[in-house]
Amino acid sequence: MANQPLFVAGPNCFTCQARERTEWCVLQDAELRLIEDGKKSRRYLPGETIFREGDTPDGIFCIESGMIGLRKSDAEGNTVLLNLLSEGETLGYRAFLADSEYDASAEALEPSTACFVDRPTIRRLLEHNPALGLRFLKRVAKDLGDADEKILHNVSLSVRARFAHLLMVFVERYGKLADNGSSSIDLPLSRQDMASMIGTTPESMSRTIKKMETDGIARFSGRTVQIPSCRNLVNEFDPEVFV
Amino acid sequence: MANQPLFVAGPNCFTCQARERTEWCVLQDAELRLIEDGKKSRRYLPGETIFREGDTPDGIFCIESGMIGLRKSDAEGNTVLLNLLSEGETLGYRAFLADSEYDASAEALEPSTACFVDRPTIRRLLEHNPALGLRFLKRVAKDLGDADEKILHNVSLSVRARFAHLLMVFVERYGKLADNGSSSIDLPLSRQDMASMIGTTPESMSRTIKKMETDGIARFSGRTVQIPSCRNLVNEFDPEVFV
DNA sequence: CGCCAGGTTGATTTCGCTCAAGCAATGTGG
DNA sequence: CCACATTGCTTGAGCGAAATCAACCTGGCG
Repeated sequence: MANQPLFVAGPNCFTCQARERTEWCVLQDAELRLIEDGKKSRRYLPGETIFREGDTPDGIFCIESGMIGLRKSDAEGNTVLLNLLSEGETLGYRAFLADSEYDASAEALEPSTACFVDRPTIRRLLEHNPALGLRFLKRVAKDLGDADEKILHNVSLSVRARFAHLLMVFVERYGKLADNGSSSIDLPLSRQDMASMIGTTPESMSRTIKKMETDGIARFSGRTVQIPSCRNLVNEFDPEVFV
Repeated sequence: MANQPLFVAGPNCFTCQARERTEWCVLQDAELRLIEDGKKSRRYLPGETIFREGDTPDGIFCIESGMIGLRKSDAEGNTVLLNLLSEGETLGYRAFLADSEYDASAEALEPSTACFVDRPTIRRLLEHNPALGLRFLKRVAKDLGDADEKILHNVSLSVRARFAHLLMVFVERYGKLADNGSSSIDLPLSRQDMASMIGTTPESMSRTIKKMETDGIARFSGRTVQIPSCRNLVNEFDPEVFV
């Protein structure tokens, strides 16, 4: 404790590996310096909220580490987890750029660190480098595509199929391929949160998991999942595959 | 037939009333001229498709008249109507701007006319007038917000509540307020298509309509609907209202 | 006239929600 | 160290909203 440095040489914009895969990859060194100088970094504990539905944004957030969930809820207390964001990803840009209020809340799902970049800085960056705006445009467009797909899935697929699809997304994002061709994942979410991502209840989630185990689609143990055959998994929601 | 002029003095970009309410309102006369000269106008019959899911966009469309529906479908033939677009609105910008394929099909729901503006023209406009890009950004952001709301609604509201919400949207968009405080609408869609907008079957749609009639929420006759009390209608999906 | 698409209605089934209880792991205060 | 609350997960029983299946009606249109 005593010999720990005051400031860890933690992620900064210049060394950030994830930056290459995000909107910020178009920035020049001088522009990065602008962010680096202006940003305010903060730690969040699991469950803590970064911003709340209805708030007015006055900047955007960039995740240094951890994982943030975007959650939307209605008057009755029903909630959906709309999106997961991790290291390097930008948070809260939608409402900020649209000049509107947040229409979802952001909450830390793990211990996380996020930087806040204020309005003037963003504005200057956007003016200075139009490519950045275009990047954001692409990002929102992609998110919109994902949302549309989710709408279709919710009305046309069963809970089980939707969960299979979610698992497949996790495999692609966090999965490790084993030597024997099977995949394994460390789930980034609790069962409750997974339930809330596919729009169902914890109870149904639990039953679905059990049934998929007995069917040999996946083996669950805590947050670790073994997928013997991705092909079978895909088949659960995309049965057009034959052979 | 014989004495019909070859070209009707139909809507053009300069006289278009709807333009003021769309992305294009930021354009100068010189820029409008660019579109006006480059656009290709075409008529579509009901049911005709403007573009199909999976196609690669090479421009965007602007609706002169009529109504276009954005429809997404999966392998099994399940479909959802995601969005309705009418006069002055832009179509196909999402995939175009994201530089990806269309992920939904567009089809005429009424006899419609739409202009096609090709990639080079759009590109020139975006470069010339950065405000246009920002407008599109706002538009996509709004659409994304709507999509997120729809996701929440689909999981937390009943078919009846979702339909009530859809009706309310129609009231705001196409409704006429009568002298006695009641509203009336001419539905822009068939029952099937309304069912497909709220993610249900025609059968359930039919039953829901019937039940709402007997409950005095609305009176249906063909495509005309009378809403005695919007308050009651809103109450169907947003029960937080008391008094 | 017969056909057909769009719509309604009825009977039946099913999926997933609700309610309720139990269980394991973790934490807390005495 | 134990009694206990708490939290996340699982399991069971029952119910209900909505899908499915199947007729049937209606109005337009060739």
